[in-house]
Amino acid sequence: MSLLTPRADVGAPRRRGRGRPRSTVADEAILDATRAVLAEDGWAALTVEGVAARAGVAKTTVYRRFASRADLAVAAVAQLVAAARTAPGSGASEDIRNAITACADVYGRPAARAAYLAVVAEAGRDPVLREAVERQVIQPARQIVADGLSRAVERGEITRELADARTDLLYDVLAGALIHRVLVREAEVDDDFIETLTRAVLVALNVSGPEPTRPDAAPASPEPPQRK
Amino acid sequence: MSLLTPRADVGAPRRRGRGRPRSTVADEAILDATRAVLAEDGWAALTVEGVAARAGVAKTTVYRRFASRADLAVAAVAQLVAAARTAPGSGASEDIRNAITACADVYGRPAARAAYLAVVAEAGRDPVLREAVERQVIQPARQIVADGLSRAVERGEITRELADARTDLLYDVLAGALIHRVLVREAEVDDDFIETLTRAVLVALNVSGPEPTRPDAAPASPEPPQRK
DNA sequence: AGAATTACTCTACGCTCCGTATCGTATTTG
DNA sequence: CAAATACGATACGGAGCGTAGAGTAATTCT
Repeated sequence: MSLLTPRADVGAPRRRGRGRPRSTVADEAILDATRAVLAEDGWAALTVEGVAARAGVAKTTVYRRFASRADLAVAAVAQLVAAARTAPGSGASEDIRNAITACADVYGRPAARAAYLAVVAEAGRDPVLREAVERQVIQPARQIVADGLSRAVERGEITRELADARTDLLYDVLAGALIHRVLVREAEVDDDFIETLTRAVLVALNVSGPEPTRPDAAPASPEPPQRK
Repeated sequence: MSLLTPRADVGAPRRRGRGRPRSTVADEAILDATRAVLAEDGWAALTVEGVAARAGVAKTTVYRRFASRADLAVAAVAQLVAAARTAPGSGASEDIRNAITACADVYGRPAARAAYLAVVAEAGRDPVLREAVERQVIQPARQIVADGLSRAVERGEITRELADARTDLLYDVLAGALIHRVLVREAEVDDDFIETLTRAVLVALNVSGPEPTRPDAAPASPEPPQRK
């Protein structure tokens, strides 16, 4: 529905045209209001009218930017995801720990908690929304994993080949486990969880090589690099 | 919302009272219609009125059974989950593979695809719905993992202690990875994914014991049981 | 400076669906 | 047969959707 309405991404560089420019104040107010509503009353309470009222903005102003409340939520969540950058650690172990805590932090925020799953679910049927989620939420998160693996390659901890072959799986496991724990089961992300998951991932990365032909062809690292 | 309306679970044994009993035909028709709508048009199109019309039933008849469309979807999905039983395999490796394919099959069904995430998201704010999801969807799935680990204990592949300590984590990793791949990323569950995830889990289970004190205290299985 | 262009607020509209209530009818138990 | 309960049908007020129109404000091109 509403496929042909020409909305622009808020974050994207806006073409400087002729007439009155979009109000960046309204941009901020709308997304802030969206996050506030999501955090306070959840996804079910997120309405365009409510957001507009809370942002002190006309309903049409919201519709000029976002095609639906799902679109609205994507943008609000995407800002959170974009803000979640992880500092490179001293090794794969630390990198993974950092990535886990960073993601847990993002998913744990009230606005993200209320919106993430609902938005992803909504994207299942709307190709336009799907594309937005893919580009603004999924890809940035995947990139965090890919960057971590690249650093591991540079340190000689794993081969480039293995890193490329395992990026998607590692992303599924890390993000999936976190989402499942935080958003689906609503359980706590404690130190034990982080530590055990980190070690499991490290072990799996080193041992389960892509080819079962050669049983123990450790590619570049002749000894396990971690042992705190 | 609607906390005090006395609805019964459809699957639950219904108290045989005085008056006219609930029509089991209507029960089936409603859930079938729910799945059909979800599969064809997705979560956004799921309305109580639509389901009632499709099931050939009055709207009040639906509301007598379910408090909301989310409730409706939970019941529809719960039937799918309940139907997903895995046959015990010959070893941990096969058990894990079976569990993965079984879960992937459930999540991959159109009705579940459209409903699972949305329902879980909706449950985040509604305690009643949350309880239903916990009992009818989350716990049954966790039980599959727990059963698999119990069989591994009986076979002497791992210790009971380790199995208990790792049930939740394993559940988060397996279910999370699958949900993330199938529902969030909408990627394919191919043989490579299943095989690599299976091997990674096996390796992690055997090696990353709870205590890093003794580097190689393989509990009961002196050699890796898998090698296809 | 003036014209053109675009965004803003405000109001209003038809629409769909929600969740409840009411009414008369059907089915089962005591 | 009487009580109790479920059923189908219909109607209702309310909320929110998504669009449209009219008037005002801001910015750029000529």
